[in-house]
Amino acid sequence: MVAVENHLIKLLPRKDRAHLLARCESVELVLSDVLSHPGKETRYAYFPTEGLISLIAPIDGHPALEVGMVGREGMLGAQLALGVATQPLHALVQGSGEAWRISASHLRAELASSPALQRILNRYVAVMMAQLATSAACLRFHQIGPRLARWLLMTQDRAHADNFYMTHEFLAFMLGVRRVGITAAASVFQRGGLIEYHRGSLTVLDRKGLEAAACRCYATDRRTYEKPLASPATRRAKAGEVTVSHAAAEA
Amino acid sequence: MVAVENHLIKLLPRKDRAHLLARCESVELVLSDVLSHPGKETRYAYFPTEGLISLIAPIDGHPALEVGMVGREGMLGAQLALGVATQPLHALVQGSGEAWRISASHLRAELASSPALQRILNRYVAVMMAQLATSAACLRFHQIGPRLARWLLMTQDRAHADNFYMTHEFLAFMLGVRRVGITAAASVFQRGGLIEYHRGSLTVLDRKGLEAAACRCYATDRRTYEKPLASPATRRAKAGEVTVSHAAAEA
DNA sequence: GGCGCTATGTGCGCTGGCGGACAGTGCCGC
DNA sequence: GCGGCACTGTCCGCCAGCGCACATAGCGCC
Repeated sequence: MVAVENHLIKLLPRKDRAHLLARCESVELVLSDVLSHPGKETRYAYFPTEGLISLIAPIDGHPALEVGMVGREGMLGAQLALGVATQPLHALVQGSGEAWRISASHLRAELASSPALQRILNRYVAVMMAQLATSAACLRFHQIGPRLARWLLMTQDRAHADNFYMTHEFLAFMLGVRRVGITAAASVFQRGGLIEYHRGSLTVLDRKGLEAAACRCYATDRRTYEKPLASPATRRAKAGEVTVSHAAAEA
Repeated sequence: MVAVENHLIKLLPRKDRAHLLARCESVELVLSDVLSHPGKETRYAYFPTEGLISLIAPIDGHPALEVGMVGREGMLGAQLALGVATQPLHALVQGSGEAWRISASHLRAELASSPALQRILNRYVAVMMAQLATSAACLRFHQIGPRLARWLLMTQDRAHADNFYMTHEFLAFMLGVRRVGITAAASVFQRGGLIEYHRGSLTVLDRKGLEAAACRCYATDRRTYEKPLASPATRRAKAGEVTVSHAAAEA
């Protein structure tokens, strides 16, 4: 299944890419596997090609809270590019699928020999930071409905499917709210024909509608990803609109 | 005032440090100056030796929200080490003082010639990420009182003074709550003898008491900073307790 | 084909924080 | 020494989300 690719790897020059992939092994991300624990050493980095990984912050006195997502547009273990071996967060497989896995030591070797890889992963780290900052503010201020819509859209983007398995209980855990809060928000969306769900199976029916219901953080996130991680060709094409995110930030 | 140093710079080997400082100029951080805007190009990096800078996330529909702090233990503009020139956040001077300033191009040159600098700034970026994740969860779950206590402690750590200028209005802005919320929480602390304030002048009287009142995020943050940014000597001394943060994260 | 588990829906009282408004008070400038 | 402004304190109604508890309904398994 070479057609299904990881976006970071795709950005690499052909030679570096081949070299990196030769050190990777293909693994299956199994739903609800935990790939890292905060404080533990990072043994592998993962480049999902299909799966979906949630980054979850530990917090005392509460179950937990999702602060980031990793799909085929990113990777798990980017701190290795910073020379840091300790993982700060839980990484939970939330959508099953294939991923490229590489050991920390191999990745370090690749980084040393490929400036392009170094540059791309560094950029990705910067994107993650921007994302975390956005999430922090979103978590603080936005209500359950808009946050749920945003979350569904982000998941759909990464899962590349309209349908996924996920209970209200799980969604509540991810968003840091009560299950009942999700039930309420989700049933509004269902009544409005935006989504449809039934015993753990959730289908997005009206993406546009969801986008309208989501907080702007969704659009902000998209922009954050698109700019610095666009392929060189795409970047050139978009040279005219580099100030977009700035203009939005003024608001 | 060479005695007052920036911790990141202090970690550099003597030679690299001299080289870097030769490219820096000493500037005064002026209260309520804005050193960066989201989306704008980063022209300078700052290494505070005394001042205090707040990192503020823009968010639609709300004034803003502080998601990080930079004092002498860190720097503003660390994304330059990632090869990213765009600043994602507002940087607001919140405590006046001296800082070393270096232009983006000079910093890039230094990074290219000093692996030690590269390594230290990379570590710092990783610390900031952990910090952002902690903040996100803290913002979501913790109440005003504990968050205020944490904030005061963090400020005191960075300002290296027991007394600072700051109104309830400003605190409310930083914590993303109403002024009245701050007034309520602060007056509890004042009645308890933890702090004392009067028309913008705030004094910490009982650090231990504040630490007890703060959420654990404060302790978590301290640990996050101490480990990867300790000097080599300190790191060796603490080799026995490398799993501390992990144990705490299990809770 | 009935039992039990899991997923979803609903009701209730509570509370932390919100929005807005206003009162007291010290400090500074004229 | 008086007026105005900035900082702090207090009050009120309101609401989103919380914690808890219970009702209903598929689905799978024996």
